[in-house]
Amino acid sequence: MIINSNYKIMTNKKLLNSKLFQNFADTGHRLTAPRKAVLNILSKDMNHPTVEDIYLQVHKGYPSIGMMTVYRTLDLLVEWGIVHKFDFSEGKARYELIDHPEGLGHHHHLICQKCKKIINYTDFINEEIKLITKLEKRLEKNHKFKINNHIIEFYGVCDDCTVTGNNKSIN
Amino acid sequence: MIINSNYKIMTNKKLLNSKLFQNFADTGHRLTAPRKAVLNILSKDMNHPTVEDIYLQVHKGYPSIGMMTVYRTLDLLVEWGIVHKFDFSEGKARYELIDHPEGLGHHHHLICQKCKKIINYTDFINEEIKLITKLEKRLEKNHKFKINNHIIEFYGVCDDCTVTGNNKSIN
DNA sequence: ACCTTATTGATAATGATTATCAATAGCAAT
DNA sequence: ATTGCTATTGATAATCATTATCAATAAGGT
Repeated sequence: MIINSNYKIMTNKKLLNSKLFQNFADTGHRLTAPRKAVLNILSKDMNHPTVEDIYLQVHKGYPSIGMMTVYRTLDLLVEWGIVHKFDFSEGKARYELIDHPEGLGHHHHLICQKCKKIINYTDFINEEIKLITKLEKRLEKNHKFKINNHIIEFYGVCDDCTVTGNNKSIN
Repeated sequence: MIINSNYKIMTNKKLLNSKLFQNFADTGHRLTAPRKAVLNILSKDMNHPTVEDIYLQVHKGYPSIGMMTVYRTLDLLVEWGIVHKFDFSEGKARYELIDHPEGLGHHHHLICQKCKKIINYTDFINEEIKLITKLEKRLEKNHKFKINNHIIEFYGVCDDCTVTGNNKSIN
């Protein structure tokens, strides 16, 4: 077992000091190096990384980390409502910080059914938020359901696939 | 190999005669018994069945069907835009007719993050459709993206899990 | 009834995720 | 700082949904 003594977490101050992250410690959970490292990567990679993507990036600075720890850390972050787990029918999950401290902000996705490309969009986001907020209140009341998060996704065919007549998954 | 000679598809006329289904034959594809059977089950089961759910139901009337055929048929139906493939992070996919001929009609989902229960809702659907239609037009233009379908999902905690303080997946 | 070729289904292979369990390391108390 | 308790980690094996393969079968036009 090799521990890289040069290992240094490039802390993202904003994130690590955030209210959300501070709640980490409050419930008997421990602020371990692997957890900081995973959260740190998530705060930088807005490309809906998979578990493997995250593992590989964390591994650069922290070679002893195991895949299992990444899985478990992500599960925790999802459970705590810090991270959303997406499933775009690729056979593996993707992850994204819900309230990104300095990134895209609130956004949704267009998903190409042919090449599986995922396009972030923020068009029209204000009108949308107005409606969704109203809808959330109503749903919470009608269904006695505490809403934490929502997603809106449009499925279709992107320009590339229309132009090239792409008929297969680009993978 | 046993063929049940009493096998009889309980055809859902409305569905099998629908425009969508008629397009089946137009592209060189064949209208086989397994395909009719799968579509027939989908037209009855609005409970977001998994591949196994569908397989088991089809199997009752058509014992020689293989799981593979169900997978392949569903892929086709998804490709043709008749069926939507959902992934609620359970490790397996769920399927649903997009334009149900006699059922719920257009609806969306509340997903309990604790017990994984899926609640269909139609509240507020008119206001929603108005916004979504406007949004779709704009997105199609801005991103040169042909939209076929959309989903809106709210994640949170259902009443049962709030009341009982359920802390585990009910499974 | 025949022929062409799409479709089927049994089986094996893949690959993401989960289970297991001894070793390790936070962190609270001393 | 050191100790002790226990949450966490990570190597390995196990699980399970989905995909690949390929010979056998059947749809639909002729």
